[in-house]
Amino acid sequence: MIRKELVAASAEPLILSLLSKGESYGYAIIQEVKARSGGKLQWTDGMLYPVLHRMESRGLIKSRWGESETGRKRKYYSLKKDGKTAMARHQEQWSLIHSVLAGLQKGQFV
Amino acid sequence: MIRKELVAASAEPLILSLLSKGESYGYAIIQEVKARSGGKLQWTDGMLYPVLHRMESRGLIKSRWGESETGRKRKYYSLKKDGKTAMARHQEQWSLIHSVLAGLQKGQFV
DNA sequence: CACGATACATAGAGTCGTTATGTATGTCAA
DNA sequence: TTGACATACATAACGACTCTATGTATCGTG
Repeated sequence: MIRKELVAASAEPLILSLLSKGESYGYAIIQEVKARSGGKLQWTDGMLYPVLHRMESRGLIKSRWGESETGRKRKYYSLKKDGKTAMARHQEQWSLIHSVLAGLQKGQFV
Repeated sequence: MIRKELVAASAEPLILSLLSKGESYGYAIIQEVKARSGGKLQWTDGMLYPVLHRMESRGLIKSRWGESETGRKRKYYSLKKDGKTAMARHQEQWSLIHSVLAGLQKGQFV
């Protein structure tokens, strides 16, 4: 089980990166994150949907209602311009923390 | 300014890694994190002290009151056994998220 | 002697994941 | 046909956590 704080910190960067490869919808995002993490990241829908709603209200992503081949309704999300900017910022910040942590483990400064 | 969620997720791993190099105290931890991040990570004491208290109550670290050369009181923290275990777990989880993110970003340019 | 740096502590407000619950449809086997 | 399971979205209550503000106290320096 991944720590709650780490889930919170990684959710938005992961969603943005996923959507940068093309539009997707909630359920599929959960499946893809699980697959890409070897089953270790198991997001719940109760966690994901509020995140998507917040990101949409902040203008990072936009949504449209669509249908699957079988006629089931889906809400497809895609990146907006601000979302791409946010994604770049996230990557910078992750790199920073990661290098500080790596430096500590090796006894080096950034 | 680093995102709040990322601060929350990185605080405990950073503190554990710092203390694994030797005991330290609140104020010095803030300074060292700032130095090691090139000034980009600026923790506040209002954020750090509760984190230290929680980590101590969970048995990850222990504290002792000491004095500086000038006689000022300091609360020195050091790693306990559980803290070393927790540090290893944090490193695993960070590596996982980092590799998933890296995989997504790499695929984005293919 | 005033000011900034050092040093620790806590309360209130706001945010976020977790867990639980609700609604609804499609697939497949007994 | 019926039951179980996967698909698909949504929200509320709860607890945990950071941020901001505030308080206390000491030390060095001009």
